[in-house]
Amino acid sequence: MPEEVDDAAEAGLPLEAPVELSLDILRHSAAHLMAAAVCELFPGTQYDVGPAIEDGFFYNFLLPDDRHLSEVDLVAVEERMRALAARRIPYQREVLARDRARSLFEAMGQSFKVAIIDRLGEEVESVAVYRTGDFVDLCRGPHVADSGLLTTVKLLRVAGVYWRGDEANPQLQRIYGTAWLTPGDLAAYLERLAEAERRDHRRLGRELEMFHFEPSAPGMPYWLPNGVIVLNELIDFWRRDHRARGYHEVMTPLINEKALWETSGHWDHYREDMFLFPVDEQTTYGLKPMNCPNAHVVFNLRRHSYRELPLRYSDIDPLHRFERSGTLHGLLRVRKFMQDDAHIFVTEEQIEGEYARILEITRIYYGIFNLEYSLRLGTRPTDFMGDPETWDRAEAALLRILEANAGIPFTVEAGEGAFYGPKIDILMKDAIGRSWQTGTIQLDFQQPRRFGCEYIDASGAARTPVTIHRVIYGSLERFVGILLEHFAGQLPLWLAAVQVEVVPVQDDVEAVMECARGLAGRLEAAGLRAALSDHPGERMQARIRDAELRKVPYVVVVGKRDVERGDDVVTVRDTRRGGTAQRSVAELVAVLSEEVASRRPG
RNA sequence: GCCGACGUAGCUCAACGGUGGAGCGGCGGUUUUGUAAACCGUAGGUUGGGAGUUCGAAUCUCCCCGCCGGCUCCA
Repeated sequence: MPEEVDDAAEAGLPLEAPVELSLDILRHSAAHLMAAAVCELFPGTQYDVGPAIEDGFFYNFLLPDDRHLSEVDLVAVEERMRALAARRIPYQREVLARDRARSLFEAMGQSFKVAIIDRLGEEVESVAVYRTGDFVDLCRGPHVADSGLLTTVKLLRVAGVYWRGDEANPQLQRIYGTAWLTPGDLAAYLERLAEAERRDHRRLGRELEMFHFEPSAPGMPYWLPNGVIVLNELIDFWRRDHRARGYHEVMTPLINEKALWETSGHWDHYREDMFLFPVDEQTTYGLKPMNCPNAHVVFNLRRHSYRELPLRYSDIDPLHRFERSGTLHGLLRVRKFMQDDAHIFVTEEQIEGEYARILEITRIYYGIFNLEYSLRLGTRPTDFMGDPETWDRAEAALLRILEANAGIPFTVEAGEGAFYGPKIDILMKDAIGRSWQTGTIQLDFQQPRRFGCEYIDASGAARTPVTIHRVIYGSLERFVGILLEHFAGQLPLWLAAVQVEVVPVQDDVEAVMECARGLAGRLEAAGLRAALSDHPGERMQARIRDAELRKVPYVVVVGKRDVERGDDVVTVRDTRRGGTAQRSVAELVAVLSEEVASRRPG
């Protein structure tokens, strides 16, 4: 998300009466104190902006001699902050005429502050500054009374950030920190981070042997048998369901000659993100980063009547995008992925109805996993294709649809649309609260025109359809990553690689092993993914622990006693909820099969 | 791509200028056990790759690759 710098908040006025202490105020004051500490440690530092954010705060600095901060510097800064806190320095507010404030900061060599003042609207005549000892900051406030309150503060990390969030600008040094009202709150927050680390899909993917990354293929996952089961279940469900919804699946080439990408507009607008390779002097191929161009090729294979619309082509071909190396992130940001993709050709009048149908699919699919999501309307980017009037019309249509889609929260992000049209994105959060786009429903007036797509309307005239590009899961890779973190690895039964494992108590007793093998076979025959514990010589306890660690949802233990009883009743351990239950095998099959069929999260 | 950290056995980590270790996992054996780790033994590493400094480099320097946290970019 582009960094939002709120100049008004950084400078602006409204003078409030003393306010109740809030975490935001505490954190914002901690940011000031941190800046004061940095300025003391590195005289000549220029400070930019330093807001409170979710769970903490940051401040951006330009250090003298273009010095860069490393994590060891945080120790010194934190120590200096503690010393400043101990001195109980008051936060003093002053309101200055705009010109006076400008010359104050200019005299101090604080050019970022001067720039902020210069960006303020002309109507702003005075601004507020806060003094904390020798440190002066342009700031609306409010703040804590004095620095004595700022004791439960921890600095977390440093980062290089582009000034005003623009890559063309020089980089500043940012320090992130967190601040809480009590030491207990701080400890709880750090524990929350530790829990998130345990839910990290990259760790779970390795532990559960679902996927692997190799240095020779950065960002391109190797899907291992356990991971393929999850992918295939998701795809099978999607495929059946979408057939029933009138979608027609196609498969198209993974590479096409440059000419196709020129027609689609990708050559001009997306080339930097594509894997391109020459095959001889005249010919360059591109590995597809999106399915849309070939979907338009398929549409054009024959003439279409308006009666066929909406015409829905789906496909899950692998896509490759040459993402910049620093942006890769486990399964959540990859270079090779598949999508539950579809391209729907509609008339302009059909747009709203089709969007409603797609949003309904979204509700159902995310509901299956109890996933919470929000929607985002992305509007015309700077690098757009087509004419602004068409864009305005399309954006207005999508806004109407979002407003009619009661209950689901949405935001509007200017400039976040695709180069060929505006879009509605589905947003999800990972274990540590980072936001990721999963599904997207995009409107496209450009590619059908560029590919010369046509249908014959009721009056016999040829007209250009509109294309809706849509994915619900989005990238299957990303979706699996999100699912793993959401369920902390304990996937719903229908997705579990092994759904039920049979553990023998005495593995040297042939009758017991016979019973265990037979049971596993019966469960398999009933359509469940069953496995026989395969640790020769291990004790039952060790086998159970192994199954627990592999997050097998159900474990059935059988031993001499069961064999001797001979009543076909076994003890079933439910590893997700804990506890065991006695069940007949028939009952076990029925209960598990029902849970699989229901796709319940568990 | 940019800023900062990191890269030692399959995994988690130790050794931090003087001959590379542990636990788990693997393998072999002993044990046959009733709901989250039995015991003994054993194999396994050109310390991410390359160059340099040094009598000597996992350790110091540089380059490359990967990876982690941010920034930017985007499913």
